[in-house]
Amino acid sequence: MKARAFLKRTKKCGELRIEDVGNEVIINGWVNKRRDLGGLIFVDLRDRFGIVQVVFNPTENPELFAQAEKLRSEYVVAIKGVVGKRPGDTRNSNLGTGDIEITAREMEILNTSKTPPFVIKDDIKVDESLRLKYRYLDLRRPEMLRNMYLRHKIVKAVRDFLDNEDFLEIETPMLIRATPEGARDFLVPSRMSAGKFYALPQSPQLFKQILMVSGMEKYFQIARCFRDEDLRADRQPEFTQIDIEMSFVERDDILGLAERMMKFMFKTVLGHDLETPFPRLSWEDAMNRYGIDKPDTRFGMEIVDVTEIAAKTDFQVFRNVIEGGGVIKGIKLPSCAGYSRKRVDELSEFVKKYGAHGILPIALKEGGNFKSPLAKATTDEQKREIIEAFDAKEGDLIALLAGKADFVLPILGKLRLEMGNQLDLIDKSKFNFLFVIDFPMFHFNEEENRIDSEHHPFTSPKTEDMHLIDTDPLKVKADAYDMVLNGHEVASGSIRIHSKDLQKKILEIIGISSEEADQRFGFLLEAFDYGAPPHGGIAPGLDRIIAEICGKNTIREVIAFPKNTAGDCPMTGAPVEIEDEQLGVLKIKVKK
RNA sequence: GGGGGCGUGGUCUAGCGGUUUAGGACGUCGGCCUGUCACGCCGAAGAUCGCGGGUUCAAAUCCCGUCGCUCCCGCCA
Repeated sequence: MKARAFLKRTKKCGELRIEDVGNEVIINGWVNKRRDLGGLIFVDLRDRFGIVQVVFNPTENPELFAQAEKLRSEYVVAIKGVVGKRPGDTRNSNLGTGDIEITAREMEILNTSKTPPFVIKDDIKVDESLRLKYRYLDLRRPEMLRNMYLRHKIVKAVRDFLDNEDFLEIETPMLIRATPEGARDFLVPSRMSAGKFYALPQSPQLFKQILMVSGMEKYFQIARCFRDEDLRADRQPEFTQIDIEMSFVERDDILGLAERMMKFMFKTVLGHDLETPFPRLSWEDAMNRYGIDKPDTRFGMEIVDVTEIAAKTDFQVFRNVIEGGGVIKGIKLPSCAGYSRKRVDELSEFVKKYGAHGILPIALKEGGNFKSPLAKATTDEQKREIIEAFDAKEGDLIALLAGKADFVLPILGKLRLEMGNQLDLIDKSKFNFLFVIDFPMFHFNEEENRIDSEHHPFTSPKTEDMHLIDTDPLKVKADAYDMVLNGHEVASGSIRIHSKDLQKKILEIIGISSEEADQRFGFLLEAFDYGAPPHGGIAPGLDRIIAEICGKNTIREVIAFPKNTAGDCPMTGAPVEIEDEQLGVLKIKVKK
């Protein structure tokens, strides 16, 4: 019997410093790199806390040296040795432990390793699917360790902050009732009630509202949410929300809380001071200025309306559009007047993807030359007015689009983002937060020919718009808001309805009859009968915020085991087909 | 549901009708090397060019299909 299982570490690799010189230590870790000089072997040993250099010298211990020759990358070893100051000028300033090294006295190989399919280090160029298949190796990379570390710190900051603000963390069920509206549900068959299904929550929305009726007053949850929709770089079938709900509050109470939370998070995790309050922008202004409800304000290039000027010109296309109730709007592309015909055509191709006919370019050439298909149809005065409207100067290119405002604006918004990226106008070091407020309550669903909720059916209309609900519902603004960071929607919330009558009326407007409402949301409506307090909440998307803090383009980089864009897990192979026997218990038959 | 891009040793890639016995870098293996840390030097192994079909005297290269990955549109109350 060995006296001990293995040489257990007394120190972590990354924490050793010059102060430890002279001490005998035991370290455990993975072989990051072996450098065999023939008569001397260096091994970089890596654990979660960093890397330290170990030296094997044959004159001191030939047997141990022979053992070190067998080491390979990713072997797991325990090394006992003496910490020493590195000799002469062999200090390595790239390493936190670069002042010292460990002279090995004893070694135990705890496990061997196959050669990994990719090198365990930062800045590797490897196909992502391979990284996901071998995620356990990928996570060993310092960069991924750091992402997981920051994720932990962020979640801890959230818990500390909300605890300090008197919030209660409460878990809500994962197996819940399916809701046909909104995103598609992931379904879970019930064995005990064969033929019936649970759904996984798209969000804990109704439960957190019920918790307000329950008198919890301040609730939060680090909540996993599930949506069975097609994926994107920043969309996973399961993701995490910081789900928050409060009673006896108005919109600004919640925005203020969200602001303080982000400020605390950025300060504790990054040491970064966020400027508060975050700018508030109405949905209407956001659309008019940026063509999108989640503007990236790290660069300008705002949308300019020249409808009035265009109406005065002899340009027939413009006049027709304006007479038909349309608008002429555009953006200024700084220093792009030199674009070739081909480059300008590419801009048109870009907007054609979204259904526009193409852009109308105005290039401001040297000497005040107004180069555009518009030139002949406009007076010098009109040209001057257009240039003034865009605050343009020689060398700029203006891209105009004509059509209905709600058609033109989103396309210009996309063009703005595309060109902001192409022209490298975005300062990547910035964290630009803002709130978009006063969203429309409803929008008209052309396909289904009915009115839909813009946010969700439990959102309260703004009090000043209550009177429009019966007469002109599409004009009603909701007490809903989004928090936007660098052009990403990172939180969404609203003040909720807490009156049964109003709730039923809103459901009716979106086509859910009183009977249907009772059947599907009866528990909520009934709860409203028992003293529901005014309440509201917000749900920041944890993954996106972390990705932004870590400077990553995809949330996959900050999730330990993400799915690929097909919704598969490359490591485990999920989802898989299920044996008939297992399906039989559930009384389920799969159609072939 | 639709569109774009990519698929070449373990990894990243070059080649894009014949000069290819498919080139390079990293990694791997072996040899030499006592101060390396992107160690160095010498040598070696390692690829049905995703898969199937077609065009052609000739296909990694062109065409069609298919699979995989990825990005976008729709979708995501």
